[in-house]
Amino acid sequence: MRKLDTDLQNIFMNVIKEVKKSMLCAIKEKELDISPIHFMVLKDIYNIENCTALSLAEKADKDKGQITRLVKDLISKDLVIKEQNPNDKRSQFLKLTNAGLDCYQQLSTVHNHIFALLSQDISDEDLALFLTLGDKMVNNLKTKVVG
Amino acid sequence: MRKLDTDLQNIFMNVIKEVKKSMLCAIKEKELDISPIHFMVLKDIYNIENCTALSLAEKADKDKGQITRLVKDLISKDLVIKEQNPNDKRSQFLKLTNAGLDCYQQLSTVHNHIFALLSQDISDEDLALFLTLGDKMVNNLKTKVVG
DNA sequence: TTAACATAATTGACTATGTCAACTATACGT
DNA sequence: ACGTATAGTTGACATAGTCAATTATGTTAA
Repeated sequence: MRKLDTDLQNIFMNVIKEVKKSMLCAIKEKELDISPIHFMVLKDIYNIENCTALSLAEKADKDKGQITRLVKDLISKDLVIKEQNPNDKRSQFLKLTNAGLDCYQQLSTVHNHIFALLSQDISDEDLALFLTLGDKMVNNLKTKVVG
Repeated sequence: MRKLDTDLQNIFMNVIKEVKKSMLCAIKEKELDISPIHFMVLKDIYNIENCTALSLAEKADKDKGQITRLVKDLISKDLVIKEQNPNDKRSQFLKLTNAGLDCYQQLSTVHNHIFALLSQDISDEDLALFLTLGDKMVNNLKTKVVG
């Protein structure tokens, strides 16, 4: 008899840990001077249209201050630039530079490989069910009554 | 069409984040002066027979130094005590004190509730498949050829 | 139109977690 | 007895997340 809380938590934690480890390894191999979370930020900037610090914070569910600092790092490495938002002087649009795009794409390839590896020998059907159940779990937790 | 790497990663990260948040909240409510990872250590000490720092590090897949410090915290809060290992002067057995056991049990209840909540409305069959697939994913990553 | 409130971003101070390498003491194999 | 392995500790640091206060700008409504 498996112990639900322990077994599930182990699965989630182990996957995250292995993915992070693999990404770190790829980053080092490619001599890209960033951390895994910087990659996630690059990815969100790439995917979000007219991305601002705020949309980044919402998408990644992170603290605004943390985003400010992560973006600052990326700007100092010339991977990201800020452009004035013409409609609101308080905010700026974040864009990838060419170097940032290149960095993102290199790591995105690796990231995709990791998840292809992770899901090898799992049928499309099972994988779809897994995603559905996973979404349900996230939802169950997020809509809980108490903290 | 869903994007495998993004969607899966979001599920794993969101579950971990929500669980951690809920545990932190419970810890504060109960005025237990520890962090979520201390709870995990208490749990492992509770479950591992003749638990030592090393078995803790292996079970939790953590750095030995980190274990030393976490255990030191728990000892300073009188939740854990060390006992000489009669067979090896280099190592000590770790045991929960009564306060440690009480703390562990309180939080274990909460932890179980969180995972019961997470899995509500999911059939035993689906849950079993989820665990099987999850184990497979972890295994796929851990047995990969390159780092 | 301006006072009150809301929002975007930044900053400081902090906690929590993870990593690496050097070191001490003890154990083990030959 | 010697060299090597192991258990645990420590220092220094890297990475990630949290909270509160602040600045600048925007919005609303009396």
